[in-house]
Amino acid sequence: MLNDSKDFLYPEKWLSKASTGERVACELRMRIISGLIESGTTLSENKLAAEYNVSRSPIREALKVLSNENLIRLERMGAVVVGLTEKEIEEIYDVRLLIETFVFERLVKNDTAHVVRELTKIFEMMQIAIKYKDADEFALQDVLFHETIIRSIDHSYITMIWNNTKPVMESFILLSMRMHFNEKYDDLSRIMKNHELYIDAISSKNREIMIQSLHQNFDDVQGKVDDLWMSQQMLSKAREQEKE
Amino acid sequence: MLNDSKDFLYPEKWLSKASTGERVACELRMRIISGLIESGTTLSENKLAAEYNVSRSPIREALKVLSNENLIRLERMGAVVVGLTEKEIEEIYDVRLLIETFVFERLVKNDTAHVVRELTKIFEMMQIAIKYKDADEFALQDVLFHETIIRSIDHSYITMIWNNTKPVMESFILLSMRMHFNEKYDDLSRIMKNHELYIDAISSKNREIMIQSLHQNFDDVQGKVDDLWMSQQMLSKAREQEKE
DNA sequence: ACGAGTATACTTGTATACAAGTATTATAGT
DNA sequence: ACTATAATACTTGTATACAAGTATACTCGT
Repeated sequence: MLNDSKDFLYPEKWLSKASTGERVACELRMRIISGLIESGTTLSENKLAAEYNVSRSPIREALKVLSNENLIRLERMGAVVVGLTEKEIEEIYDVRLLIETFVFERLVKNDTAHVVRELTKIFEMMQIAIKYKDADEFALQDVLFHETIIRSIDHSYITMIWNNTKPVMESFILLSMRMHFNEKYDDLSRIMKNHELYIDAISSKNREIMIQSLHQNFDDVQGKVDDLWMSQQMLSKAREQEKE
Repeated sequence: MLNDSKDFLYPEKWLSKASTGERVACELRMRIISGLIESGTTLSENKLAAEYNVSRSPIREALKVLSNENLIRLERMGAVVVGLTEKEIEEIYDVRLLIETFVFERLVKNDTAHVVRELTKIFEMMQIAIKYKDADEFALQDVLFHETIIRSIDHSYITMIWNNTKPVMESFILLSMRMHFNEKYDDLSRIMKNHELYIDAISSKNREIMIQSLHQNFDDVQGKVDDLWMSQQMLSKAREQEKE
């Protein structure tokens, strides 16, 4: 069983009806992005299967998924971990900027009332998540917020891009939220302000505001990148000390 | 063996070192895009495995791939074929427009001499392909042309998007080239002119020309869409008559 | 001591087996 | 004739088995 080991990074309640393969993918993704599995490591299907007490079938499935997300590179012998460097995180946000800009241009051609209503709901959920200091829930709603915007235009290939970037983004946001959800309140309020701005832009169909919010979101990320970077550094130092 | 049946749509020489799963994916993709497998059809792993004389493992792999490409929808029971409607083809070109615009902005910040050289080589290959009326080779080089542009900026997530859209685009171009490679010479010369324009834009770093070439490329596609559409209609009519 | 070649222990890709669940069909009862 | 229920045939997800190929390590010869 996959649940033998206790310390999983990915919230189990989000995996209610996920297959073993998806579970493994989610967990491995978190371990790679958090730096718990270092870049350059070679993963073997057999070893992973033994580690997670499952057969190779779901492991293979998971590795295919992670390879699609650019987190590992499937080679002739073994899957080598690529991981997320600062560059890659910037790049994934490039993509989000790109598609959200595109989506906005589509969105303003139609009635946005329905989307705005949905986004407002999610916004309020995020407020509750802050109130109860639930970092995971906050991250989930944050991602859902952007997903809602993107899916609203019903564009199959934009959706495809989102589907491929979402898991990495989700894990990344999840980790950085957990890291300092309780400390940096000013960060959170900035994020909330920014989401308000998104809603404003879509509701008023104001291109200027949209650009502003997209840009600010990017700045927010910069901070998160630094945090993750630091945490990875800390982890690897801790490992080194362990070895001594 | 996969090669028992003789009439494959996908060029076998492009599959030299592909696994069985990839082969099946390529073939199924062609059959779906060409309309040979109609939208709405439900595919079963067992039936496909029997049809292609392989086990379920590579079939599963292929279905996962096609599902990532939005060509099928994996449901609880069976994989239902989504196929390519006119809308989807437009959407995939939306994405190409989006990422090629992005790539161009990155590209002009650096030295483009190397890319231009590569593109020119491919351009000449395309000319040879026309000379010898090799539609498949032409399609291959056409796709490679755009791939070369996109990969030149070394952006992992833009590359990821390309990797996910490429197969569908390749199949689509392949089919439309085969359809009227020998008839519509004016079409081909227009395509070649357009590719020249691409090279000009990148070499001169001229945004105006780039926009022009991207736009024209889009117009070219419009024709192809109509052709594919007609061919699918013809196919389905032929099938109906067969039934009578 | 060192290099060539072989044996071994790994790797992936594919095939098969099994289990749990779902749709369909047939049958029995009214 | 029609409905409800049960049997059956088919579905996927996971586990296991096997084959072909590759890297490592070891042994043997010089």
